[in-house]
Amino acid sequence: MRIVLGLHAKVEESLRSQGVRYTTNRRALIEALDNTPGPLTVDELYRVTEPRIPYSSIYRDVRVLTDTQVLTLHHSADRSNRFELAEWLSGHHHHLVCEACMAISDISLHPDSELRLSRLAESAAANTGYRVTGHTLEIEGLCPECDS
Amino acid sequence: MRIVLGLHAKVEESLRSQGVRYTTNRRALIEALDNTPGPLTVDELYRVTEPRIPYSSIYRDVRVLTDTQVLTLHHSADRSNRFELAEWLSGHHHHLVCEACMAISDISLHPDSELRLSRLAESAAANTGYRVTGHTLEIEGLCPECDS
DNA sequence: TTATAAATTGATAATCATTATCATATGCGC
DNA sequence: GCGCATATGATAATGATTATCAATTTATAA
Repeated sequence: MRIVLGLHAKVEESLRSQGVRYTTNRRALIEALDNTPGPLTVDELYRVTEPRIPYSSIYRDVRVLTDTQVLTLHHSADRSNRFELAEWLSGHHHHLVCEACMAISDISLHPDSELRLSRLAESAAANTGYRVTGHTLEIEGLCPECDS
Repeated sequence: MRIVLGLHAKVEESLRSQGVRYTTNRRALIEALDNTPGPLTVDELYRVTEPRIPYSSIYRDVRVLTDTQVLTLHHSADRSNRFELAEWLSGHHHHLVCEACMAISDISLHPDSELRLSRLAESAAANTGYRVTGHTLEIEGLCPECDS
């Protein structure tokens, strides 16, 4: 079971070192993202936090937390942006997306697979002049509920 | 060199079979997407087509072409949607994204790599209950111009 | 060849997601 | 305790997209 106190302490220290406060609202947003598998939209963050955080505060806070590299923006299949904990907090992972209900969940690869994926990405870009810094794999399919 | 007439003939037949016309505007949009490596936003489509196609027509046409599976919506790192030819027209491929200038280009893997990626995606999802239908790999890095 | 119906078009209004602004509140450091 | 910087919540503004509508175009049937 995740040591949640460790997570908040890490976030607070990171923010403090960048002159940014770890306020009550921000802590609640981090908590919500930690408690949910998969990235969340601003509207989902609004609906899962109690007491309610105003939209203007959520939009500003996710921007602040993204700029400070606590969160990562995940570009989603709909018009909304989605946010998730940065990988230094939640670990490297990929996404599993249901094509029917659009549910998104995190998925981690076995370390051997992850290594093979990294090498595959490097070799794929070898002739392009790009210096590879990372990769994102999105696996599409039908979740158990939609695969009837 | 791509036999472009073949492309338009394929698109026209596919649309006709779905009761949709292959109009001059739509042909121009397909042409623009075929001539550009990487997916395009509506604004980019507006700027590369001559004569100009009004925004309302572009928005409606990319919607029609996406619904008819001629185009695919690519969720992008900015707020704009991006569109590209569906894989049955342009082949299975992945994307290379520059983290500095946000340029996106198509990239194909060696068939061996593609097979290994498919198997990796299948095995990664093996314990999730998902029925895997596809995958998308996005490789991030710095393009030659930005990697100075 | 003509008429009709359906699809398409372009301009513009409306909507939605996000950002900007502003007055006020809060909290930290001295 | 004070001052200053940061944060806040409400609301206005912006940008991307969708909806609406009158007019046009095109395909089909007679």
